[in-house]
Amino acid sequence: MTDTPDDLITVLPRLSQLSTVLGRSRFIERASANAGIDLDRPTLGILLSLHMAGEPLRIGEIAKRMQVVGPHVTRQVHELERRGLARRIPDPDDQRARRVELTPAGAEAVGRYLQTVLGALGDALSGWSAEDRRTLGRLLGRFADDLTERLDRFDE
Amino acid sequence: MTDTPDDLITVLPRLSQLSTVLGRSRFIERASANAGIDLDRPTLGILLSLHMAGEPLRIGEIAKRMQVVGPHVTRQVHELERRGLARRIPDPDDQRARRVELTPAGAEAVGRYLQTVLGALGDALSGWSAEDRRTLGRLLGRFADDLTERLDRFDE
DNA sequence: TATTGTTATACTCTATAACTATA
DNA sequence: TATAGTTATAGAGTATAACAATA
Repeated sequence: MTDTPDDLITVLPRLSQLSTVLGRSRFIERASANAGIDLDRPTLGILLSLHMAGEPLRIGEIAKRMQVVGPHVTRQVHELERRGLARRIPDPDDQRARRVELTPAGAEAVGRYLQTVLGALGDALSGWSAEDRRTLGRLLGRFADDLTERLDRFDE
Repeated sequence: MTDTPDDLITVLPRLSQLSTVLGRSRFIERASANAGIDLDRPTLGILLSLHMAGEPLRIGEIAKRMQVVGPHVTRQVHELERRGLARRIPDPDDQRARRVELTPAGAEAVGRYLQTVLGALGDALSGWSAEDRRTLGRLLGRFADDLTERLDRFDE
């Protein structure tokens, strides 16, 4: 543990503010409705994971990427299957496992959803200079990594 | 809605990563145990609100600052009273209202807790230059404000 | 014997609704 | 009639435990 300069204590309320606004606003659900689907945050998270991966993922892999636990993913995937947005296919390499892939409808929906989310994010940053945007991206990425690593060690 | 430059899509996973690590890690609870208390996140949030305010706050004011709803605060304050960390006092200006204040034990506990949290945050940023730290603080604050405002408007 | 996924259950956090007391 | 707070209840999100099938 090092010394605690004054600038740190100003970051703390900001982090809590960000965490609140991201975790509790109805923005995600609203954007989902805009995309013509009507899903909650966790199922959208799975859709995004599959979209960003660009290939079918195993249940355990999705859970790892979302930093949640297996059974949680199982239930959400059932919901996505019920809606025709994803499907489970056999894993050719391992008969125990299944791979989850987007259906065409799911791929289309996640595209529309992303457009809305990125649009709102772009609006939030519309008053920013290009340089400040780049700097934010760089520092935010580094910060997220450093904080994740530090808190993981804290958790042992 | 404006265009969506490429740098935005790199920010998105970072935000989700930050949100996850802040919201789900056991760090808060661990830091609380370090401080000799053993509280969950919402009650610690109330303790922090009272500490930062530096004066007794009404239930409704705490709820507004934490961006939660009244009944939630009521229950957490009961828990804090039960543990002797806070107490409710009459509001001299309004017989309907109560003000919540830290007890000496509560003030001491929140001090120890803050020390642990800021220590970990300082460790996470220990490899950073002073300038990058200042810049992070500045951009993070602006970002939190802009995003909060944009999402509030999105929610109507 | 270890691992993948599933089913069933429980816990944490927050919200909504109905109510009491005071303004 | 409106406001501050409380009580009771419900919901979303995630975790743990016990189990099945395959490696």
